[in-house]
Amino acid sequence: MKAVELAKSFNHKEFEDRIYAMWKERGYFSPGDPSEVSAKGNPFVIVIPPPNVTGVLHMGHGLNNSLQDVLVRYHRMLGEPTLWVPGTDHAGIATQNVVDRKLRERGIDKYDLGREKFVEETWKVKEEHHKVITRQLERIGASCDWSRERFTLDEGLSRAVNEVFVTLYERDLIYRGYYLVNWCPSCGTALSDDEVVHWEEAGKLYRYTYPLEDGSGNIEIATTRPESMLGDMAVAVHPEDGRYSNVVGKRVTLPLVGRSLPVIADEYVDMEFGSGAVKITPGHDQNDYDIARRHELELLNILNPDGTLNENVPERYRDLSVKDARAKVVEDLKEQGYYLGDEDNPHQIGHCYRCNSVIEPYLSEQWFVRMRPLADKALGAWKRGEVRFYPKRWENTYTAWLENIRDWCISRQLWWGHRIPVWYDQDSGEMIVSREDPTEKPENAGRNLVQDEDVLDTWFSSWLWPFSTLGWPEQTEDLEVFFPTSTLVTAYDIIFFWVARMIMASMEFMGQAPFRDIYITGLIRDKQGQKMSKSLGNGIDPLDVVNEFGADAHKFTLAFLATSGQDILLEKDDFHFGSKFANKIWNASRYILMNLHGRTLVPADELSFTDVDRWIYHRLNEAAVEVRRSMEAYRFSSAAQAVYEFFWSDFCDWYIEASKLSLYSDDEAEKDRGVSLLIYVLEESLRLLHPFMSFITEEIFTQLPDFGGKAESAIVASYPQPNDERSAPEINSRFESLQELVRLIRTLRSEFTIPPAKRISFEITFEADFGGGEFLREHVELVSMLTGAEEIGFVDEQPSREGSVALVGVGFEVYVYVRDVVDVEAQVTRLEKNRQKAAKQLENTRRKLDNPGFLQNAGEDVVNKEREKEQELSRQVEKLDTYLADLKV
RNA sequence: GGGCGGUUAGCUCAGUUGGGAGAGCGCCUGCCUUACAAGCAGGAUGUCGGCGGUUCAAGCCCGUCACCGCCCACCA
Repeated sequence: MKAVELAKSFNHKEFEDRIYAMWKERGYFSPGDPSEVSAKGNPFVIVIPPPNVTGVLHMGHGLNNSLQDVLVRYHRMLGEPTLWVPGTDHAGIATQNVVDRKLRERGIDKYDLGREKFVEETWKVKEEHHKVITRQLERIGASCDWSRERFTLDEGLSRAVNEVFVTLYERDLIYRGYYLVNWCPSCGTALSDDEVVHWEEAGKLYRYTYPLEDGSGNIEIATTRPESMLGDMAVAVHPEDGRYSNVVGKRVTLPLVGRSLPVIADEYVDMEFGSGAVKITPGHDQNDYDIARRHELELLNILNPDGTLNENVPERYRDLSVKDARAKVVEDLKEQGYYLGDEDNPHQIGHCYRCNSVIEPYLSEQWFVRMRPLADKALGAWKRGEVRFYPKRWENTYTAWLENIRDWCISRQLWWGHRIPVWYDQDSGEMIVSREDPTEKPENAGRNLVQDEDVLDTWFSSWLWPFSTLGWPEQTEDLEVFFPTSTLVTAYDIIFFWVARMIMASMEFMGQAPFRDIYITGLIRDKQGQKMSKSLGNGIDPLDVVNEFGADAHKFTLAFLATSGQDILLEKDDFHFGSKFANKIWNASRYILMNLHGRTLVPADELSFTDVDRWIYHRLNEAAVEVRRSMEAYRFSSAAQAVYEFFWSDFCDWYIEASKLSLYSDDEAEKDRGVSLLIYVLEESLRLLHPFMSFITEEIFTQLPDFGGKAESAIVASYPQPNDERSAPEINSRFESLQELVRLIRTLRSEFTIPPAKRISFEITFEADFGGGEFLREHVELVSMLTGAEEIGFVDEQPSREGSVALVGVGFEVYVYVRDVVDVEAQVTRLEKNRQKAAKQLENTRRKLDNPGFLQNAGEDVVNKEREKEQELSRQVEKLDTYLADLKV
């Protein structure tokens, strides 16, 4: 056979792009014709968590998509029709802010530009970022079906959004109203409760007084936001608070404004806090708003959309920012004698999750989704076991949120997004909620219809993603075949935003959960545990990693580190780990292919197997079992560990080394046999590794000889499956004895600094009950090669020559002749150390066996194991004592 | 205020039915052994956060405390 030579030095750049293009071109990423899919078995489907077109991918995406790729490739190789739907999210506020900023850098104000032009600009930015994101996904090797790629703002998905909006409206699950919402003055839009992030900031608690109108005194109030007094509509006290029983029903004069406010009683008020009296600002505080509704107070909005104070406050405060107004109000209160004092009072303040501005409660006309009925369905899906979280603990997060759900404000005062499908007749005031544009209908000709200016929350399109991407609301073949999807892979920070909402939408519109399994990843952080972010500059670009270490190193390292949904503390150099593994795979393969030169491949069914061959197949089988078990439980790290250990420790360190006995022999047939087995085991190992190390395994797989039945490509080859016929625990345990023997001698060589080139001789004796003796005798040549021995003897009892060092293994002893290099002192030290260790273990074992409770309660197998251990250890200690005594004489 | 996670080798972390403490990196020693120095062979290093309990047996189960972190929550 002619040798295929792999390059001497491994360079991922030489094949990654070529391989990806090949996969793509051959259509391997596609599940095939949907009409034929069901015949091939249960499909495995993942929809990508769509990255925002705000920017480019970061390491969180790197992790997320690497794990999805591992899953998808694994299932594809299992023979399941596999589909991974890619796509991106328009990310309303975030993208609009990016474009806004870019325009401002060019000195352009978006209001001068106008809505239409602005949206055009945004599409351009979207295209740019989309191109980069796509390229990134390709570079990391994501095997997604690009022919099915979607964008949350594309035509089909917009149709889905309209359909859902109108249907929910028809079902009375969407309503419009004038309510207090979270307002970001900087983004100029309403936000949902989930888009407000709270953190503690320094602040003060200010105390001042409101005079009673009848002159009978003052009421002391306390607030963290004195400027909000300009919108006060009442003062409230607790109905049972004796201190105020005589003032309830009276009125106070609002300082600085002069408005007359009622003093009301409401149970919301905490008598213990402050003075027990609360100023009520219905327009800018949720609790106050609730109280105002109970007492039919008027609502007063004192803010402009940009966060400055509006015409509803006295002129001297108008157009001031909240911060400036606060200072001025405090100053004026002091001046006019109302001020009592202040104290430090750090407290939680809501901020915009996109721009970090302080959120203002703000009265405005908005659209809302009635969430309770939807949430109940989503809870039901979970209770019936239709969705499962991995790790399970995230179920708490999911259920807690659903149980305490509040209505969802879905309208946004932005330009970039799905326009709300509602039109208003400017003449009659009629509101038209419609799937199609009513202005295009002939019967509406001549009517002055204007569409709602607002757009929908981004998540209002994302929550449809698992079915909208498959064509819904059309009853497409894709939808029929690939829905529901199998698994969702995402990080825990969007369980509310996205995961829970997708389940809600799917239960409502599809009547079933959108996926069965939800694998929640941890977040990627830097080595200090900080979240990676642009502003901190501590991010790692997946592309840099791919360039420097390769896509396989990127994926394998992340999969290896992805343990049980914990956050991952990462730095770029960590990817050395994966690239070293790639290098190992390359060199092992190169060596095997090198040895194929001039040889004849023995057909698999004509091969004879040695014990060592049976051992490696046993180990290969164990690895397949472990990968399967791990993958079924989404334990990516265990799966990666299993393939890593198999390949490096078993295959490279032992099997390839052992195979040199065959390859270096004079027997041509044995050489053929040896190299054939190496090829077969390598071929299967590459398949085992493929989901984790995709490019390199494909590159090598392609270059393996076709021995008949080899798949055309690793990506579509069959995944190694557990096979009981390969299980050989007895041979495995015999081989372990051989390994122990080899290691004992290697350790001795190392401890006595015996040069590798120095041939040594040793004799072995077996304990009477040792079952592995024959195995060692049969494989004495292998032992000899692995230990660098020129002579190995098997003796009954004592070493037959003077000047030997004893090594005690489980069931056997070895006497190594080291006369030339022996250092008695060092030997004594070593043996004493061994004796100490063995004696300590023996003591522990005996303590157990002397314990009646142990004998009585422990399982039979456990007790027997302990007895065997006791025998073995006492024998070891005895032997060591003898040797030590001899040496010391 | 409620909930969750973490505390194991110098660093980052595994440890899934309780039964002889592991990996990678780093460190030390010896090797350019005809696949690989991104390698090979060997080595050192742990009161498994503290205390108490259950058990014949606890890194693992229970209780409690401490520290770190995250999420949720309207106390002005």
